[in-house]
Amino acid sequence: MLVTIDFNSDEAIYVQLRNQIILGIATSEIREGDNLPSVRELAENIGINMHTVNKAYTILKQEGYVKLDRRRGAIIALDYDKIRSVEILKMQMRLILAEAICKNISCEEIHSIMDDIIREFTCDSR
Amino acid sequence: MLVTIDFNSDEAIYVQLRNQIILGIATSEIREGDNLPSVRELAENIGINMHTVNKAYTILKQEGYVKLDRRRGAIIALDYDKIRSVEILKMQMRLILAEAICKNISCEEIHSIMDDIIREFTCDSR
DNA sequence: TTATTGTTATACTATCTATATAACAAATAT
DNA sequence: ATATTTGTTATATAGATAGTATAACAATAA
Repeated sequence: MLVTIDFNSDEAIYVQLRNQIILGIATSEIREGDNLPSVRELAENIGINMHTVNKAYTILKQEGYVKLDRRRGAIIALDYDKIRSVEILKMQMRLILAEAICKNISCEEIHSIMDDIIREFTCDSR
Repeated sequence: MLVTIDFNSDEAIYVQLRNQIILGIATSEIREGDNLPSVRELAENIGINMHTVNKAYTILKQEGYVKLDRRRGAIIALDYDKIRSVEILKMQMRLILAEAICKNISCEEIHSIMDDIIREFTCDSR
């Protein structure tokens, strides 16, 4: 899985990392049981500090995307509190849909965009 | 329009303000042409610094939600670059749907959540 | 034993957040 | 005309966050 960091972005490096890994899981680029590169390896690879990678991994662990194992490193392991996850989705969705409505994007367009993305996630590379 | 700030949130105050104002526009609590409280008034009202409110207003202006007028203050004025707005929506949507899929939320649930929110935005208080 | 793993600790710099004053120019109300 | 209120700009300060740099520890696999 390829990770690219935009150093000019206003988004923190560890957040970019977190997001790309979650997108990697959703697109099945990486799957349950796969292991991520070690913090040192990935840091070296990208050209950033070990602790920045470690921060991303720790957050992914707290959020229930990976398990961290001594020696084996970070392993994709999905854990979810369904009720809580739905609550989070609702809040996130409310905000970006508010923005979309203000920007005059129609319901039909929103549905279409959403369907495209879900199709990408649920049908790809199986 | 009522604004509430969570001072224990990890989200910056000016971001919370920005988000609530956008939600206020989407729900028609505030409409095109309405004016927001002055930076000093709102700051006093909430109990925060003037510059924090000013930062939120400035961002809302840059993002095309308000126009800032000498003496009249901040006025809701929606301005949009449709193509750019759709691009932003796609990116935001991709991430939160990736999270949702990882959390085992089904397409049907996602659709249902989305429809509820859009209905809230497009039918309320007319 | 040796090397590699996540983990923890400390220290430093830079940037961001929020506050605190202060002042300016424009516009409105008196 | 005068006084007040508006966004705007500037400067300073304190605290938090981001990122880097070393270093060391305990567990685990080769």
